[in-house]
Amino acid sequence: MCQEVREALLGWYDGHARDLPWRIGPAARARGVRPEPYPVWLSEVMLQQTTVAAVIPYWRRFTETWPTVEALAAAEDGAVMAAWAGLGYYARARNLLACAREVAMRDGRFPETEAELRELPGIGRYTAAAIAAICFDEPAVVVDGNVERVTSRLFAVRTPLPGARPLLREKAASLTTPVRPGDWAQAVMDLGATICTPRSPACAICPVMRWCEARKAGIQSDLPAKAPKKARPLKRAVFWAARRADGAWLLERRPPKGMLGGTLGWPTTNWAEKPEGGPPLAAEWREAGTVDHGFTHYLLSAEVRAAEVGVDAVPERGEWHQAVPSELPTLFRKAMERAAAALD
DNA sequence: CAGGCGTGGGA
DNA sequence: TTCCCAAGCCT
Repeated sequence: MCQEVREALLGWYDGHARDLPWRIGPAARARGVRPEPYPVWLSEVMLQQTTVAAVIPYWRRFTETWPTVEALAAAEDGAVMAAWAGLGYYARARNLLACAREVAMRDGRFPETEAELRELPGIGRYTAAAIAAICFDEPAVVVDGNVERVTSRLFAVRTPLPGARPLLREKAASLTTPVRPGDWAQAVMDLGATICTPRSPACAICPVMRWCEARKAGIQSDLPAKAPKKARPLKRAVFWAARRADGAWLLERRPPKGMLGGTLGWPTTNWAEKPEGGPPLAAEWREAGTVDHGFTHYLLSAEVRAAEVGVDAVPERGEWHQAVPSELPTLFRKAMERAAAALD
């Protein structure tokens, strides 16, 4: 059965592969051409927990601004954080830069094996396997959320995630061979993204429907089963948005680790049930409304206070920026809109 | 190793 | 509205 599934899915991929900017065309692939690791690595890191539609404009901007890994390695931290702003999971941006700098020290050459790729910052089990398979034809076992969903259905694995992970990895390994490993990995992911979707999968047009155990049992929409999730607590904060008479805003670089680490944001209290902390400078603070924002593990309700201050104002913390909203994470960008509205 | 870590879009 | 989710990694 595995052999038939492989042939059916690779055949489907030959005619239905998504045309993504970091991919090379089928004709070049057939001639043995493989994509460069830099654009593939960049796309894989951006795609971690992030949709293709959200990634594409960022990927284009990054590759235009920094066409090579060595160009990226030479970039200023702040420029990379600004370019990443809005994409989320900012530790990825910090690791991206750290990884680029390690690769630059190897003359800009990425390692060519899964095991060596795995050593680089921000490259975990999935990403190492994906790059090794796509760029270097290594028959690595590539397991991401798509693969878990497809294999749980194909083999009707009813055990809930995350407990089912080891078994699903075994199933995925049983399907992996040295035949076109990069195409295979991308074929399964394309199937998961376009047909074998989380809700209401399009089984009628699925190239491997006849081998799908979940479909036979009529339980495809219930798989993969997942352990129940916990409720998200509510935290509060106060943001201080000070605008100087020359138009500069008082912003603060956040600590490198933790929530929104390394990004530019407003001076803020701590984020807690009962926040504590004072403003970064004495001013006539005005209420500018609240911003509610949902994070993965909690909800934040931030009270925005805005003030207009003179050009000689000296803050206790933060720095004045002629900031553009695009340099801010979404949460802070929303707060900036509130503050600007309150001051105008 | 369970939990921390963003965001925007769809049902 | 609310919930769930989308090519995970790190500690």
